[in-house]
Amino acid sequence: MSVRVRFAPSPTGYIHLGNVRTALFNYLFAKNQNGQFILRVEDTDLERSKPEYRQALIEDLAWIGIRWDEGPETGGAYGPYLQSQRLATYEQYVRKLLAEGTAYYCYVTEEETEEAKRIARLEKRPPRFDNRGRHFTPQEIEARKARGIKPTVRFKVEQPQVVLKDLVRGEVHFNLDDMVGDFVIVRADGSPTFHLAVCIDDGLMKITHVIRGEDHLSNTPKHILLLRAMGFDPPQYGHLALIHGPGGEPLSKRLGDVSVREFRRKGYLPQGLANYIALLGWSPGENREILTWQELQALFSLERVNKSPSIYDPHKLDWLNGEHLRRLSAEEFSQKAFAYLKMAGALEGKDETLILKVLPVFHDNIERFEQLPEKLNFLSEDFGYENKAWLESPEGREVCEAALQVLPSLTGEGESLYENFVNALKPKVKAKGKNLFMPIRMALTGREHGPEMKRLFPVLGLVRAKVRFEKAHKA
RNA sequence: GUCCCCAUCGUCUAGCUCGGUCAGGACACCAGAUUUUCAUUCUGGCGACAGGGGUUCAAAUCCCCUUGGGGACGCCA
Repeated sequence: MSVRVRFAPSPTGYIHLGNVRTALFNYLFAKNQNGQFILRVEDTDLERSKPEYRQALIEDLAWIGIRWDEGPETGGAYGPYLQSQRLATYEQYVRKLLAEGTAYYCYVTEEETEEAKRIARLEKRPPRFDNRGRHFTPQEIEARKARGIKPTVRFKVEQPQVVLKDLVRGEVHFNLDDMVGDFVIVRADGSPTFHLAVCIDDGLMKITHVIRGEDHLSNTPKHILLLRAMGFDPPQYGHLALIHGPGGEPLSKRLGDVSVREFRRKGYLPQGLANYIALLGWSPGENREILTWQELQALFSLERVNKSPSIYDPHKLDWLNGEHLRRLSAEEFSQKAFAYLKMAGALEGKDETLILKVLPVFHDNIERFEQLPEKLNFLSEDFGYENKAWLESPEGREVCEAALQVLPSLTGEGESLYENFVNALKPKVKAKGKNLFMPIRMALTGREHGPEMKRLFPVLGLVRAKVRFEKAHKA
Protein backbone atom coordinates (compact mmCIF):
# COMPACT_ATOMS: atom_id res chain seq x y z
CA MET A 1 0.00 0.00 0.00
CA SER A 2 1.41 3.30 -0.94
CA VAL A 3 2.23 5.90 1.67
CA ARG A 4 -0.23 8.75 2.06
CA VAL A 5 0.46 11.55 4.48
CA ARG A 6 -1.23 14.85 5.09
CA PHE A 7 -0.47 18.24 6.49
CA ALA A 8 -3.59 19.62 8.11
CA PRO A 9 -3.20 23.15 9.36
CA SER A 10 -5.99 25.34 10.64
CA PRO A 11 -6.11 28.70 8.89
CA THR A 12 -6.10 30.78 12.05
CA GLY A 13 -2.81 32.58 11.54
CA TYR A 14 0.39 32.57 9.56
CA ILE A 15 2.33 29.35 9.64
CA HIS A 16 5.55 29.39 11.60
CA LEU A 17 8.72 27.38 11.88
CA GLY A 18 7.06 24.59 13.84
CA ASN A 19 4.22 24.19 11.34
CA VAL A 20 6.46 24.14 8.31
CA ARG A 21 8.73 21.64 9.92
CA THR A 22 5.78 19.33 10.37
CA ALA A 23 4.76 19.95 6.77
CA LEU A 24 8.32 19.42 5.58
CA PHE A 25 8.81 16.15 7.45
CA ASN A 26 5.53 14.85 6.10
CA TYR A 27 6.51 15.89 2.63
CA LEU A 28 10.02 14.48 2.78
CA PHE A 29 8.77 11.24 4.25
CA ALA A 30 6.12 10.86 1.57
CA LYS A 31 8.45 11.65 -1.30
CA ASN A 32 11.20 9.49 0.10
CA GLN A 33 8.70 6.63 0.19
CA ASN A 34 7.31 7.47 -3.20
CA GLY A 35 4.02 8.33 -1.59
CA GLN A 36 1.50 11.13 -1.69
CA PHE A 37 1.36 14.33 0.26
CA ILE A 38 -2.06 15.79 0.90
CA LEU A 39 -2.92 19.27 2.05
CA ARG A 40 -6.10 19.51 4.07
CA VAL A 41 -7.39 22.66 5.66
CA GLU A 42 -8.98 22.25 9.05
CA ASP A 43 -11.33 25.16 9.23
CA THR A 44 -13.95 23.77 11.56
CA ASP A 45 -13.34 26.58 14.01
CA LEU A 46 -15.54 29.13 12.29
CA GLU A 47 -14.66 31.81 14.80
CA ARG A 48 -10.95 31.89 14.12
CA SER A 49 -10.56 30.52 10.61
CA LYS A 50 -10.01 33.18 7.97
CA PRO A 51 -9.88 32.78 4.17
CA GLU A 52 -6.88 35.12 3.96
CA TYR A 53 -4.93 32.86 6.27
CA ARG A 54 -5.81 29.93 4.07
CA GLN A 55 -4.44 31.79 1.08
CA ALA A 56 -1.32 32.79 3.00
CA LEU A 57 -0.75 29.24 4.07
CA ILE A 58 -0.93 27.96 0.53
CA GLU A 59 1.48 30.63 -0.65
CA ASP A 60 3.95 30.06 2.15
CA LEU A 61 3.97 26.31 1.67
CA ALA A 62 4.44 26.66 -2.06
CA TRP A 63 7.18 29.24 -1.54
CA ILE A 64 9.31 26.94 0.53
CA GLY A 65 8.98 24.25 -2.10
CA ILE A 66 6.37 21.85 -0.81
CA ARG A 67 4.11 20.46 -3.53
CA TRP A 68 0.93 18.65 -2.67
CA ASP A 69 -0.61 15.89 -4.72
CA GLU A 70 -4.08 16.63 -3.43
CA GLY A 71 -5.44 19.74 -1.79
CA PRO A 72 -8.05 22.49 -1.70
CA GLU A 73 -7.35 24.10 -5.06
CA THR A 74 -5.53 21.15 -6.58
CA GLY A 75 -8.37 18.74 -6.03
CA GLY A 76 -7.98 14.97 -5.84
CA ALA A 77 -9.92 11.75 -5.55
CA TYR A 78 -10.72 12.13 -1.86
CA GLY A 79 -11.91 15.72 -1.71
CA PRO A 80 -13.10 18.18 -0.81
CA TYR A 81 -10.02 19.14 1.18
CA LEU A 82 -11.62 21.92 3.15
CA GLN A 83 -13.28 20.59 6.25
CA SER A 84 -15.94 23.26 6.09
CA GLN A 85 -17.11 21.56 2.90
CA ARG A 86 -17.30 18.10 4.41
CA LEU A 87 -19.98 18.71 6.98
CA ALA A 88 -22.52 16.34 5.43
CA THR A 89 -20.02 13.49 5.62
CA TYR A 90 -19.36 14.16 9.28
CA GLU A 91 -23.09 14.13 10.00
CA GLN A 92 -23.44 10.66 8.48
CA TYR A 93 -20.80 9.26 10.77
CA VAL A 94 -22.31 10.95 13.80
CA ARG A 95 -25.68 9.38 13.02
CA LYS A 96 -24.02 6.01 12.74
CA LEU A 97 -22.16 6.44 16.03
CA LEU A 98 -25.36 7.58 17.72
CA ALA A 99 -27.32 4.65 16.31
CA GLU A 100 -24.69 2.19 17.46
CA GLY A 101 -24.65 3.71 20.92
CA THR A 102 -20.95 4.58 20.90
CA ALA A 103 -21.88 8.24 21.08
CA TYR A 104 -24.72 10.04 22.79
CA TYR A 105 -26.43 13.38 23.09
CA CYS A 106 -25.14 15.12 26.16
CA TYR A 107 -27.27 17.80 27.78
CA VAL A 108 -24.65 19.06 30.16
CA THR A 109 -24.02 22.73 29.50
CA GLU A 110 -20.70 24.37 28.88
CA GLU A 111 -21.09 26.34 32.09
CA GLU A 112 -21.57 23.16 34.08
CA THR A 113 -18.47 21.49 32.69
CA GLU A 114 -16.44 24.65 33.24
CA GLU A 115 -17.59 24.79 36.81
CA ALA A 116 -16.83 21.13 37.41
CA LYS A 117 -13.36 21.65 35.99
CA ARG A 118 -12.75 24.68 38.14
CA ILE A 119 -13.65 22.77 41.28
CA ALA A 120 -11.56 19.79 40.25
CA ARG A 121 -8.55 22.06 39.81
CA LEU A 122 -9.18 23.63 43.18
CA GLU A 123 -9.31 20.21 44.81
CA LYS A 124 -6.16 19.25 42.91
CA ARG A 125 -7.94 16.52 41.02
CA PRO A 126 -7.50 15.94 37.29
CA PRO A 127 -10.00 18.24 35.52
CA ARG A 128 -11.66 15.35 33.78
CA PHE A 129 -15.23 15.27 32.52
CA ASP A 130 -17.18 12.94 34.78
CA ASN A 131 -19.49 11.61 32.08
CA ARG A 132 -22.52 12.74 34.04
CA GLY A 133 -24.52 13.39 30.88
CA ARG A 134 -24.34 9.73 30.04
CA HIS A 135 -26.70 8.80 32.83
CA PHE A 136 -29.42 11.40 32.65
CA THR A 137 -32.92 9.95 32.92
CA PRO A 138 -35.42 10.65 30.12
CA GLN A 139 -37.16 13.05 32.52
CA GLU A 140 -33.98 15.02 33.16
CA ILE A 141 -33.31 15.22 29.47
CA GLU A 142 -36.83 16.49 28.79
CA ALA A 143 -36.48 19.06 31.51
CA ARG A 144 -33.20 20.31 30.04
CA LYS A 145 -34.62 20.40 26.55
CA ALA A 146 -37.49 22.44 27.90
CA ARG A 147 -34.96 24.92 29.30
CA GLY A 148 -33.69 25.35 25.76
CA ILE A 149 -30.43 23.48 26.31
CA LYS A 150 -28.91 22.28 23.06
CA PRO A 151 -26.98 19.02 23.38
CA THR A 152 -23.46 18.20 22.31
CA VAL A 153 -22.60 14.75 21.03
CA ARG A 154 -20.02 12.94 23.11
CA PHE A 155 -18.05 9.85 22.27
CA LYS A 156 -18.17 7.12 24.90
CA VAL A 157 -14.73 6.20 26.13
CA GLU A 158 -15.19 2.57 27.01
CA GLN A 159 -11.78 1.04 26.43
CA PRO A 160 -9.49 3.44 28.25
CA GLN A 161 -6.32 1.38 27.83
CA VAL A 162 -4.62 2.34 24.60
CA VAL A 163 -1.19 1.35 23.39
CA LEU A 164 0.35 3.48 20.70
CA LYS A 165 3.34 2.37 18.66
CA ASP A 166 4.70 5.77 17.83
CA LEU A 167 7.09 5.97 14.90
CA VAL A 168 9.44 8.31 16.67
CA ARG A 169 8.82 7.54 20.32
CA GLY A 170 8.22 3.82 20.37
CA GLU A 171 5.53 2.25 22.49
CA VAL A 172 3.45 4.66 24.58
CA HIS A 173 0.79 3.52 27.00
CA PHE A 174 -2.25 5.57 27.89
CA ASN A 175 -4.98 5.17 30.41
CA LEU A 176 -7.74 7.50 29.37
CA ASP A 177 -9.41 7.13 32.75
CA ASP A 178 -6.94 9.51 34.23
CA MET A 179 -6.87 11.79 31.24
CA VAL A 180 -10.26 12.46 29.75
CA GLY A 181 -13.83 11.40 30.01
CA ASP A 182 -16.28 11.11 27.16
CA PHE A 183 -15.23 13.82 24.74
CA VAL A 184 -17.26 16.14 22.56
CA ILE A 185 -17.40 15.32 18.86
CA VAL A 186 -20.22 17.67 17.90
CA ARG A 187 -20.63 21.05 19.54
CA ALA A 188 -23.94 22.38 20.80
CA ASP A 189 -24.17 24.52 17.67
CA GLY A 190 -23.98 21.37 15.55
CA SER A 191 -20.44 21.86 14.26
CA PRO A 192 -17.95 18.98 14.36
CA THR A 193 -14.91 19.20 16.59
CA PHE A 194 -11.39 18.67 15.44
CA HIS A 195 -11.31 15.12 16.80
CA LEU A 196 -14.28 14.00 14.76
CA ALA A 197 -13.25 15.69 11.56
CA VAL A 198 -9.64 14.51 11.69
CA CYS A 199 -10.58 10.91 12.22
CA ILE A 200 -13.16 10.80 9.48
CA ASP A 201 -10.89 12.60 7.04
CA ASP A 202 -7.82 10.54 7.84
CA GLY A 203 -9.92 7.43 7.46
CA LEU A 204 -11.65 8.43 4.26
CA MET A 205 -8.57 9.94 2.69
CA LYS A 206 -6.72 6.70 3.34
CA ILE A 207 -3.96 8.37 5.29
CA THR A 208 -1.33 5.82 6.25
CA HIS A 209 0.99 7.92 8.42
CA VAL A 210 0.17 10.85 10.62
CA ILE A 211 3.23 12.92 11.43
CA ARG A 212 2.40 15.81 13.73
CA GLY A 213 3.60 17.79 16.70
CA GLU A 214 3.99 16.34 20.14
CA ASP A 215 1.19 18.56 21.33
CA HIS A 216 -1.10 16.01 19.69
CA LEU A 217 0.36 13.01 21.45
CA SER A 218 -2.30 12.99 24.13
CA ASN A 219 -5.05 13.32 21.52
CA THR A 220 -3.90 10.20 19.77
CA PRO A 221 -5.57 7.64 22.03
CA LYS A 222 -8.87 9.45 21.52
CA HIS A 223 -8.35 9.34 17.80
CA ILE A 224 -7.48 5.68 17.78
CA LEU A 225 -10.65 4.87 19.71
CA LEU A 226 -12.79 7.04 17.47
CA LEU A 227 -11.27 5.66 14.30
CA ARG A 228 -11.90 2.11 15.40
CA ALA A 229 -15.46 2.88 16.40
CA MET A 230 -16.10 4.18 12.91
CA GLY A 231 -14.59 1.12 11.33
CA PHE A 232 -11.31 2.59 10.15
CA ASP A 233 -7.86 1.11 10.62
CA PRO A 234 -5.92 3.76 12.51
CA PRO A 235 -2.90 5.06 10.61
CA GLN A 236 0.60 4.93 12.03
CA TYR A 237 1.53 7.91 14.14
CA GLY A 238 4.76 9.78 14.63
CA HIS A 239 4.99 12.69 17.04
CA LEU A 240 7.60 15.35 16.60
CA ALA A 241 9.10 17.14 19.59
CA LEU A 242 8.34 20.82 19.58
CA ILE A 243 10.62 23.66 18.54
CA HIS A 244 11.30 26.49 20.96
CA GLY A 245 12.49 30.03 20.55
CA PRO A 246 16.03 31.19 21.36
CA GLY A 247 14.98 31.86 24.95
CA GLY A 248 13.50 28.38 25.30
CA GLU A 249 9.94 29.71 25.12
CA PRO A 250 7.28 28.03 22.99
CA LEU A 251 7.30 29.26 19.42
CA SER A 252 3.68 30.30 19.46
CA LYS A 253 4.54 33.14 21.81
CA ARG A 254 6.75 34.80 19.25
CA LEU A 255 4.75 34.11 16.16
CA GLY A 256 5.60 37.49 14.70
CA ASP A 257 9.23 36.82 14.02
CA VAL A 258 9.13 33.10 13.26
CA SER A 259 6.36 33.03 10.70
CA VAL A 260 7.31 31.81 7.26
CA ARG A 261 6.16 35.15 5.90
CA GLU A 262 8.64 36.93 8.05
CA PHE A 263 11.48 34.76 6.78
CA ARG A 264 10.32 35.49 3.27
CA ARG A 265 10.31 39.19 4.02
CA LYS A 266 13.83 38.98 5.41
CA GLY A 267 15.05 37.48 2.19
CA TYR A 268 15.93 33.93 3.09
CA LEU A 269 16.20 31.38 0.34
CA PRO A 270 13.47 28.72 0.46
CA GLN A 271 16.04 25.97 0.26
CA GLY A 272 18.12 27.61 2.98
CA LEU A 273 15.18 27.76 5.35
CA ALA A 274 14.08 24.24 4.43
CA ASN A 275 17.58 22.91 5.01
CA TYR A 276 17.80 24.58 8.41
CA ILE A 277 14.38 23.42 9.51
CA ALA A 278 15.12 19.87 8.44
CA LEU A 279 18.09 19.90 10.79
CA LEU A 280 15.88 20.75 13.75
CA GLY A 281 15.13 17.33 15.11
CA TRP A 282 16.63 15.36 12.28
CA SER A 283 20.11 14.63 11.02
CA PRO A 284 21.28 12.62 8.04
CA GLY A 285 24.39 11.50 9.95
CA GLU A 286 27.90 11.47 8.53
CA ASN A 287 28.31 15.10 9.60
CA ARG A 288 26.35 16.33 6.66
CA GLU A 289 24.57 19.64 7.02
CA ILE A 290 24.39 21.56 3.78
CA LEU A 291 21.82 19.72 1.74
CA THR A 292 19.89 20.41 -1.41
CA TRP A 293 16.21 19.73 -1.63
CA GLN A 294 16.94 16.55 -3.59
CA GLU A 295 19.36 15.35 -0.94
CA LEU A 296 16.87 16.03 1.84
CA GLN A 297 14.35 13.94 0.00
CA ALA A 298 16.73 11.10 -0.67
CA LEU A 299 18.16 11.01 2.86
CA PHE A 300 15.14 11.62 5.05
CA SER A 301 13.90 8.91 7.35
CA LEU A 302 11.70 8.92 10.42
CA GLU A 303 14.12 6.59 12.20
CA ARG A 304 16.61 9.41 12.38
CA VAL A 305 14.18 11.89 13.86
CA ASN A 306 15.04 13.03 17.38
CA LYS A 307 12.79 12.69 20.36
CA SER A 308 13.90 15.77 22.22
CA PRO A 309 12.74 19.33 21.67
CA SER A 310 15.06 21.75 19.97
CA ILE A 311 15.73 25.45 20.10
CA TYR A 312 15.71 27.57 17.01
CA ASP A 313 18.99 29.41 16.49
CA PRO A 314 18.84 32.38 14.09
CA HIS A 315 22.65 32.44 13.80
CA LYS A 316 22.86 29.02 12.32
CA LEU A 317 19.97 29.73 9.98
CA ASP A 318 21.85 32.79 8.71
CA TRP A 319 25.02 30.83 8.22
CA LEU A 320 23.25 28.02 6.39
CA ASN A 321 21.31 30.44 4.22
CA GLY A 322 24.58 32.18 3.39
CA GLU A 323 26.01 28.84 2.31
CA HIS A 324 23.08 28.28 -0.02
CA LEU A 325 23.42 31.81 -1.31
CA ARG A 326 27.08 31.27 -2.15
CA ARG A 327 26.27 28.07 -3.96
CA LEU A 328 24.07 29.97 -6.39
CA SER A 329 25.58 30.92 -9.72
CA ALA A 330 26.24 34.63 -10.24
CA GLU A 331 23.22 34.83 -12.54
CA GLU A 332 20.88 33.05 -10.14
CA PHE A 333 22.08 35.19 -7.30
CA SER A 334 21.50 38.44 -9.17
CA GLN A 335 18.15 37.33 -10.42
CA LYS A 336 16.88 36.31 -6.99
CA ALA A 337 18.38 39.33 -5.30
CA PHE A 338 16.75 41.60 -7.85
CA ALA A 339 13.40 39.89 -7.42
CA TYR A 340 13.70 40.37 -3.68
CA LEU A 341 14.55 44.06 -4.00
CA LYS A 342 11.60 44.54 -6.27
CA MET A 343 9.27 42.77 -3.86
CA ALA A 344 10.65 44.78 -0.94
CA GLY A 345 10.05 48.01 -2.83
CA ALA A 346 13.73 48.87 -2.62
CA LEU A 347 13.97 49.57 -6.35
CA GLU A 348 11.79 52.62 -6.46
CA GLY A 349 13.51 55.62 -7.97
CA LYS A 350 16.67 53.61 -8.40
CA ASP A 351 18.80 52.93 -11.46
CA GLU A 352 17.82 49.30 -12.08
CA THR A 353 20.50 48.70 -14.69
CA LEU A 354 23.17 49.86 -12.33
CA ILE A 355 21.79 47.71 -9.52
CA LEU A 356 21.75 44.68 -11.75
CA LYS A 357 25.40 45.30 -12.52
CA VAL A 358 26.58 45.61 -8.89
CA LEU A 359 24.58 42.75 -7.47
CA PRO A 360 27.15 40.02 -8.23
CA VAL A 361 29.74 42.02 -6.30
CA PHE A 362 27.79 41.35 -3.10
CA HIS A 363 27.48 37.62 -3.60
CA ASP A 364 29.88 36.80 -0.74
CA ASN A 365 28.84 39.72 1.38
CA ILE A 366 25.42 38.81 2.66
CA GLU A 367 23.58 35.92 4.25
CA ARG A 368 20.07 37.08 3.41
CA PHE A 369 18.69 39.56 0.91
CA GLU A 370 17.38 41.89 3.58
CA GLN A 371 20.96 43.06 4.09
CA LEU A 372 21.17 44.28 0.53
CA PRO A 373 19.26 47.60 0.32
CA GLU A 374 21.36 49.19 3.02
CA LYS A 375 24.56 48.08 1.31
CA LEU A 376 23.31 49.52 -1.96
CA ASN A 377 22.77 53.01 -0.60
CA PHE A 378 26.06 54.23 -2.04
CA LEU A 379 24.62 53.88 -5.54
CA SER A 380 22.61 57.05 -5.06
CA GLU A 381 24.66 60.20 -5.43
CA ASP A 382 23.39 61.70 -2.19
CA PHE A 383 25.11 59.37 0.24
CA GLY A 384 26.90 60.79 3.27
CA TYR A 385 30.38 59.94 4.51
CA GLU A 386 30.80 57.44 7.27
CA ASN A 387 34.17 58.90 8.20
CA LYS A 388 35.16 62.22 6.66
CA ALA A 389 38.63 62.16 8.18
CA TRP A 390 39.95 60.11 5.25
CA LEU A 391 38.96 62.91 2.90
CA GLU A 392 39.83 65.89 5.02
CA SER A 393 43.40 64.90 5.72
CA PRO A 394 46.07 66.49 3.48
CA GLU A 395 46.76 63.06 2.04
CA GLY A 396 43.09 62.49 1.36
CA ARG A 397 42.74 65.80 -0.42
CA GLU A 398 45.75 65.01 -2.48
CA VAL A 399 44.26 61.69 -3.52
CA CYS A 400 41.06 63.38 -4.67
CA GLU A 401 42.92 65.99 -6.66
CA ALA A 402 45.15 63.42 -8.31
CA ALA A 403 42.15 61.22 -9.09
CA LEU A 404 40.44 64.07 -10.89
CA GLN A 405 43.57 64.64 -12.98
CA VAL A 406 43.98 61.00 -13.84
CA LEU A 407 40.36 60.06 -14.53
CA PRO A 408 39.85 61.74 -17.95
CA SER A 409 42.59 59.77 -19.66
CA LEU A 410 41.87 56.39 -18.06
CA THR A 411 41.40 53.36 -20.25
CA GLY A 412 40.76 49.72 -19.53
CA GLU A 413 38.03 47.21 -19.07
CA GLY A 414 36.74 45.54 -15.87
CA GLU A 415 39.22 45.03 -13.09
CA SER A 416 42.12 46.35 -15.10
CA LEU A 417 40.37 49.71 -15.28
CA TYR A 418 40.81 50.01 -11.54
CA GLU A 419 44.39 48.77 -11.68
CA ASN A 420 45.19 51.40 -14.27
CA PHE A 421 43.55 53.99 -12.10
CA VAL A 422 45.59 53.10 -9.04
CA ASN A 423 48.82 52.84 -11.03
CA ALA A 424 48.24 56.27 -12.51
CA LEU A 425 47.49 57.66 -9.09
CA LYS A 426 50.48 56.29 -7.22
CA PRO A 427 53.23 58.51 -8.71
CA LYS A 428 51.15 61.61 -8.03
CA VAL A 429 50.50 61.14 -4.33
CA LYS A 430 52.49 60.59 -1.18
CA ALA A 431 49.85 58.36 0.36
CA LYS A 432 50.21 54.63 0.08
CA GLY A 433 48.69 51.53 1.57
CA LYS A 434 45.69 52.21 3.70
CA ASN A 435 46.12 55.98 3.35
CA LEU A 436 45.69 55.74 -0.39
CA PHE A 437 43.07 53.07 -0.43
CA MET A 438 40.70 54.40 2.21
CA PRO A 439 40.23 57.89 0.71
CA ILE A 440 39.35 56.23 -2.60
CA ARG A 441 36.82 53.97 -0.93
CA MET A 442 35.39 56.84 1.13
CA ALA A 443 35.08 59.13 -1.87
CA LEU A 444 33.47 56.51 -4.05
CA THR A 445 31.18 54.75 -1.57
CA GLY A 446 31.03 56.86 1.59
CA ARG A 447 31.89 53.76 3.60
CA GLU A 448 34.93 52.35 5.28
CA HIS A 449 33.91 48.79 4.48
CA GLY A 450 32.50 47.10 1.44
CA PRO A 451 33.28 44.81 -1.45
CA GLU A 452 36.51 44.98 -3.42
CA MET A 453 37.12 48.30 -5.16
CA LYS A 454 38.45 46.60 -8.26
CA ARG A 455 35.01 45.14 -8.81
CA LEU A 456 33.02 48.16 -7.72
CA PHE A 457 35.02 50.70 -9.70
CA PRO A 458 34.26 49.49 -13.23
CA VAL A 459 30.60 49.12 -12.33
CA LEU A 460 30.40 52.72 -11.16
CA GLY A 461 32.17 53.91 -14.26
CA LEU A 462 34.30 56.95 -14.96
CA VAL A 463 31.51 59.52 -15.03
CA ARG A 464 30.24 58.67 -11.57
CA ALA A 465 33.77 58.42 -10.26
CA LYS A 466 34.48 61.95 -11.41
CA VAL A 467 31.34 63.33 -9.79
CA ARG A 468 32.17 61.56 -6.55
CA PHE A 469 35.77 62.70 -6.36
CA GLU A 470 34.64 66.27 -7.01
CA LYS A 471 32.13 66.03 -4.20
CA ALA A 472 34.69 64.41 -1.93
CA HIS A 473 37.21 67.10 -2.64
CA LYS A 474 34.79 69.74 -1.41
CA ALA A 475 33.87 67.79 1.69
C1' G B 1 -2.46 18.58 40.78
C1' U B 2 -2.78 14.17 37.18
C1' C B 3 -1.02 11.76 32.84
C1' C B 4 2.57 11.48 28.85
C1' C B 5 7.29 12.61 26.65
C1' C B 6 12.43 14.05 26.81
C1' A B 7 17.77 14.67 28.76
C1' U B 8 25.60 14.64 24.90
C1' C B 9 29.43 21.38 24.36
C1' G B 10 25.72 28.08 25.01
C1' U B 11 22.80 26.07 20.34
C1' C B 12 21.83 22.09 16.34
C1' U B 13 23.63 17.30 16.53
C1' A B 14 26.87 12.17 15.58
C1' G B 15 27.68 8.15 18.76
C1' C B 16 22.92 4.70 22.09
C1' U B 17 19.58 -0.45 18.52
C1' C B 18 24.35 -4.63 19.18
C1' G B 19 28.47 -1.52 26.20
C1' G B 20 35.29 -1.09 24.82
C1' U B 21 35.78 6.12 20.58
C1' C B 22 41.43 10.86 22.97
C1' A B 23 32.96 11.43 23.00
C1' G B 24 33.13 13.43 16.41
C1' G B 25 31.02 17.52 13.36
C1' A B 26 28.54 22.31 12.66
C1' C B 27 26.82 27.29 14.45
C1' A B 28 28.25 30.91 18.00
C1' C B 29 32.51 32.76 20.60
C1' C B 30 38.05 33.70 20.99
C1' A B 31 43.00 33.86 18.54
C1' G B 32 45.83 33.78 14.01
C1' A B 33 46.66 33.60 8.39
C1' U B 34 44.87 35.39 3.57
C1' U B 35 42.11 39.55 1.61
C1' U B 36 45.48 47.31 1.30
C1' U B 37 38.72 47.54 4.24
C1' C B 38 34.50 44.34 5.15
C1' A B 39 32.79 39.72 3.75
C1' U B 40 34.46 35.04 1.92
C1' U B 41 38.24 31.23 2.70
C1' C B 42 41.85 28.62 5.84
C1' U B 43 44.24 27.23 10.68
C1' G B 44 44.00 26.75 15.90
C1' G B 45 41.43 27.34 20.69
C1' C B 46 37.32 27.20 24.19
C1' G B 47 33.46 23.84 25.23
C1' A B 48 29.19 18.37 26.86
C1' C B 49 27.63 12.66 28.29
C1' A B 50 22.26 16.60 34.42
C1' G B 51 23.05 13.97 39.46
C1' G B 52 22.95 9.44 42.22
C1' G B 53 22.59 4.32 42.48
C1' G B 54 22.91 -0.37 40.22
C1' U B 55 24.33 -4.46 36.15
C1' U B 56 29.33 -5.45 34.07
C1' C B 57 36.20 -6.79 33.60
C1' A B 58 34.27 -2.33 31.12
C1' A B 59 28.48 2.36 30.86
C1' A B 60 27.28 8.41 27.03
C1' U B 61 25.35 3.57 25.56
C1' C B 62 21.40 -1.27 29.61
C1' C B 63 18.07 -0.80 34.42
C1' C B 64 16.15 2.19 38.66
C1' C B 65 15.61 6.74 41.39
C1' U B 66 16.19 12.03 41.72
C1' U B 67 16.46 16.56 39.34
C1' G B 68 15.54 19.54 35.28
C1' G B 69 12.87 20.70 30.73
C1' G B 70 8.64 20.08 27.57
C1' G B 71 3.61 18.68 26.31
C1' A B 72 -1.46 17.58 27.45
C1' C B 73 -5.60 17.84 30.65
C1' G B 74 -11.33 22.78 25.81
C1' C B 75 -18.12 22.74 23.03
C1' C B 76 -9.28 25.37 19.93
C1' A B 77 -6.71 22.79 16.46
